[in-house]
Amino acid sequence: MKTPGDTGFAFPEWAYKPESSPGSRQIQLWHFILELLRKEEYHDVIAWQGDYGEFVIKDPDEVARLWGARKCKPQMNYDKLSRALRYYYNKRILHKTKGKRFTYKFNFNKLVLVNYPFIDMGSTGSSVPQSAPPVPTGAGTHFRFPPSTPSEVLSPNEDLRSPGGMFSTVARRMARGSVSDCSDGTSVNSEIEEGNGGTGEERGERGVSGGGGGPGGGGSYRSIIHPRLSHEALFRMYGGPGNPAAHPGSRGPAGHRIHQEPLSPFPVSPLPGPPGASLLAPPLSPALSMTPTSHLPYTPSPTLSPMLGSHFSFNPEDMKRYLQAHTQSVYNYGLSPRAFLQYPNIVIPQPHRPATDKASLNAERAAADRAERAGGGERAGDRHHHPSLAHSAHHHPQPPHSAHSHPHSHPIHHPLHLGEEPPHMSPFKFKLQPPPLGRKQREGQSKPRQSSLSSGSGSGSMSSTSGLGSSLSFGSDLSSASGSGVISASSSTQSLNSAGLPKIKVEPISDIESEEEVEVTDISDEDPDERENFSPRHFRVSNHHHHNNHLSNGTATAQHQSHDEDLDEDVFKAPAPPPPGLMPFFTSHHAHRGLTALKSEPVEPGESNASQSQAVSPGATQGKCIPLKLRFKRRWSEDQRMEASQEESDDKKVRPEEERDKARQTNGCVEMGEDLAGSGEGDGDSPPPLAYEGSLTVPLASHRRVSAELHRATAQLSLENKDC
DNA sequence: GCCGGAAGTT
DNA sequence: AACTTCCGGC
Repeated sequence: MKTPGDTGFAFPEWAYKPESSPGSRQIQLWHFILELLRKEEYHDVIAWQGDYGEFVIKDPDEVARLWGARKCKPQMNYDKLSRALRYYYNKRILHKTKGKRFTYKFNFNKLVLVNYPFIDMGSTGSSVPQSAPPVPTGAGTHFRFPPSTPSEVLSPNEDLRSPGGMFSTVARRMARGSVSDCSDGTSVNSEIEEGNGGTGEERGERGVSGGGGGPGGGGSYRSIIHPRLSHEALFRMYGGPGNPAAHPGSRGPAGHRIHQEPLSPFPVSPLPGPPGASLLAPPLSPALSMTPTSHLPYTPSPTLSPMLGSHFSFNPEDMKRYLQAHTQSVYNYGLSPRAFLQYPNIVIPQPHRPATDKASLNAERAAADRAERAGGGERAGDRHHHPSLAHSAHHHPQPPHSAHSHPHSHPIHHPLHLGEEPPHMSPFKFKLQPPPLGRKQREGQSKPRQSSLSSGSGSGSMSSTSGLGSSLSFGSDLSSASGSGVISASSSTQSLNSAGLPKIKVEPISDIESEEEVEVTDISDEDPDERENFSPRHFRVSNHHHHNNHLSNGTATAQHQSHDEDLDEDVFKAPAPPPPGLMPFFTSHHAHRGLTALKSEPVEPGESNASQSQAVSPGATQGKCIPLKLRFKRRWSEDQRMEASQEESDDKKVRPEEERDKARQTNGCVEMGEDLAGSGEGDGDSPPPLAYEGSLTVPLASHRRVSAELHRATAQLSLENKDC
C-alpha cells in the first residue's frame, strides 16, 4: 500500500490491514483465552492443563460471561463461545482435546509463528507447565505474547507488571465481575490508573529502565502512543524487555510474582526472544496472537503481519526485537529462513566488542543509558553483551534438545549475519538491506536512492511506496513523523553520525521480495512442509512428545487431533535455542540504538537522528487515530528522546501520563483488559537484570527500558482501546 | 457436551 | 473475517 506510501515506507500491505480491516481489530477469542490463561486470577476459571497448549475451561459459564463482557455481548454463553472455539478448529488455531470436557488445545504453531514469531520456546524448564506453551525458559527468556488487541495489550502488560501488587486489587475486582461492563470501562481505567496506574506503569518503565527505579523513566512512550492510535495499531510486538516479573517463580526481582501455578502455563510469556524481551512476563502463552489473518497459511507471518490483526508496532526497537525474535523463532521453530524475508533488509551485524565488563547488568544498563545519551557509549556495553550472546548462541546453550539449528545454514543468515560475521567494528550498524544477499539489486551496496529504491527494484508489490519493505519503513516514518525526518523518507540511509548511534541503513527493498517474505512466514501454518524443510525437527520438545499425541497417550487427543496436531506438535515441541548471532544484535541495545539509528539510505545527511526526532516528537505525541506511520514516528521520536536524555525523562513522564489518562478516559470500556491488566505484575520487575538467561540475555538495560516503555504504552493503549 | 451448518451481525 | 445466534444431530 502505499499507504503511507507516500511517505515512503511501506510496510507490507498486511501490515496495515489491521486497521483497515475491521474484523481484525477486535479482540479475538483466542487472544482472550490466552489472556485469561495467563492470569492467575482466572486460574479457577480457565487454566493450562495437560499438554502444551492444552487448557481446560473450568468454569464455562464464567468464561463465557467474561467473554461476553469483553465483547459486550451479554447474551454470551458457553454454547456460543464454544461454537466460536469450534470455528478455530478449521483455522487450526486450536482443537478439542477429545475425551476431556471443556478442554481445548492451542495450536501454537500457527499462533506463535504467525503472530509471535518471537517466542522462543526455549526451555522452559521448571516453570512451565506442561500445558503451557512454549515458554521461554529461564528467566530471561520468557516471552509473553503480545497482546494483539489493544486491549490485550494492555492487559497483558499490566498484568505483567503487577502481580499482586498494585493493580491486582483493582484488577481483580474488575476482572471478574466488574470488569465486564462495556460502558464503564473508563471508570475502571481511571481507577486503576489512579490507584496504581500511573505509578504502576511508570514503575514498569522505570524498572525497566533503571532497574532501580528511578522515577525518571519514561513515560514517554505512552504519551507518544496514544491509545487511540492503538486502535489497533499499537504494537504487538513487544519486545520488551523482559519482564522480570515474568518468571514468577524463578525470578525474583520482583519476586513477588505470584507463584506460578502449576497450571499456569507459562510463567513467562512466549514472547520473544529478545532477550529482555520478555517483557511481559506473565505466563502466557504462546499462542498468541494470531491474527485472524494469520492463521492461515499465511502469510506473512512472522513478523509483522500477523500481528496485524491488531496492531503491531513499528517502533524501531520493536522491529529489532521483532526481528530478533523472529530469528529466534525461526530457529526455534525451524522456520524457514524465508521468514526473515520480511526483513530482508536488515542485516544484523554482530558487533563483537570486546567485552567490556560491566559486571552486572546494572552496570551495563547504566552504561547503556549513558551510551544512549552519548551516542556511542553504550555500545561498548552492548558489544560486550553480544559477544557473550554470540557465544551462547553458537553453543546452543539453551536447548537441550535443540539440535542445533544453525541458522547459519539458512539463507537468512546472510542477511542477518548472525553470529558469525563479525561486523564491522564500528558501532554496530544495522543495515537494512534489501533482500538478502544479492537479491535483487543491490548486491553491492549501492545505495539506492530514494527514488531509485523502490522503483528500482521492483517495486512491485509493495513497494512502491516503500521500499521498505519491511522494516525500514518504519524508520522513515519515524523520522518523518518527527518532523525531523531523520530518516527521511523513505529510503535512504542515513548514517547516524556522531555519537555512534548505530547506523542503520535502510535500503529500499524490492517490494517483491518483501512479499515473498511474507510467504515465508507462513511456515507456521502450513507448514509442515516447510518445517521439514527447514527444520528442525530437532527442536521438538521433548515434553511434547511425552505427553502427546504421538505417543499416544491415552488421551484420545492424539489421534483425532491428527492433522491439527501434526502441525501443532511440531511447533511446540521444539523450542529452540536462540539464534546465536541474532541474539546479540537484537538483544542488545543495539537494537535500540539501531533503531534510532535507522536511516534510510537516501536520507538526510546529517544525523537527523535522534536529536531531531526527539525534538519533533513532543508535540506529536498525541495523535488519535493516527496512521501507523505517524504513530511510529511519534513513538520513535519519543524513544529517541528518552534515550537521549533520560534526565528529561522525568519531566516527560509526567506529561505522558497525563496524556494517557486523557486518552483513556476517552475510551470506553475497560473491562477485561483491566481485569487482565489488573493482574499485572508489578513492575517491578523491571528488572533486574534478571537473569536473562538465554542467549538473549544480554539485554541491555536500555533495551529493556525501551521495551518496557513500549509495553506500557501498549498496555495503556490497549486499555484505552477497548471499546465495547 | 460436542459438532458443525446456516444465517445474521459487526 | 470473526464471531454470534440458533439449531438439529450424535
